[in-house]
Amino acid sequence: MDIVTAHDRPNTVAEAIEIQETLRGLVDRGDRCPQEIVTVTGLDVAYDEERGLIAAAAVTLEASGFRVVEKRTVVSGISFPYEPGLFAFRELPPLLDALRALEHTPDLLVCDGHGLAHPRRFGLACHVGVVTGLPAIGVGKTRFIGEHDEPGRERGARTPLVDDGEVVGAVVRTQDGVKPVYVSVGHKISLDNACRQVLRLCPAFRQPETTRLADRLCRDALKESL
DNA sequence: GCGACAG
DNA sequence: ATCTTGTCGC
Repeated sequence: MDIVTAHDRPNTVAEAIEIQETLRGLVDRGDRCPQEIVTVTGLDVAYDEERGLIAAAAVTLEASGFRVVEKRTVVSGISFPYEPGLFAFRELPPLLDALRALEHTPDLLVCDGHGLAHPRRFGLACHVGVVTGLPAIGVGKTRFIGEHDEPGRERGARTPLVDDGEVVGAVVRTQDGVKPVYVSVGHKISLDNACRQVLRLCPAFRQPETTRLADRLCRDALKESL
């Protein structure tokens, strides 16, 4: 797929924050998602701090049936240190390389990290969405910011994630009794629709099928690069 | 000043 | 993220 927008490569933390403050205004919180999502692409990365390598994976699935349509992985050098709130600058370069390698443009992107549920309302999912111009959802495994009540134990139960008086996401139980995931808007999709999509993508496990597949792929790519 | 802190 | 054994539960 084509990615027109160039991704900024900051050299300092201050520079990275400045970029986020600028790009945050480009996030589209409206529901621009196609009524019928046909394909969904999952994104994830794996690290090898020892060798300073990062592997990224982009895997596209049919929304109904979860059949794998396309998959790409890329291994490159780590270019930015881990900094809470700024890891989009670590993961975005390889993720975009993987996305660019895809032949077809998907209807939706699912990231393993937060979107608006971020200190400056511009987490990885927002960054990915803005740069690609595609609808994007952030699905985090742990809380980053915000407060929330515990959702009911049944699959589908959800409670709002609130930060500074603003609803920045939802805490969603994707399977009965499992630890909930943190869903937030990345770009061009409403929180409600994002939750619906995430639940649809979690037919049997806590995490979306897209994320599970991408996780395996980039992990394998890292091993095979030995 | 003291914790907390996505992956 | 990654390092890691056994172990509780279905």
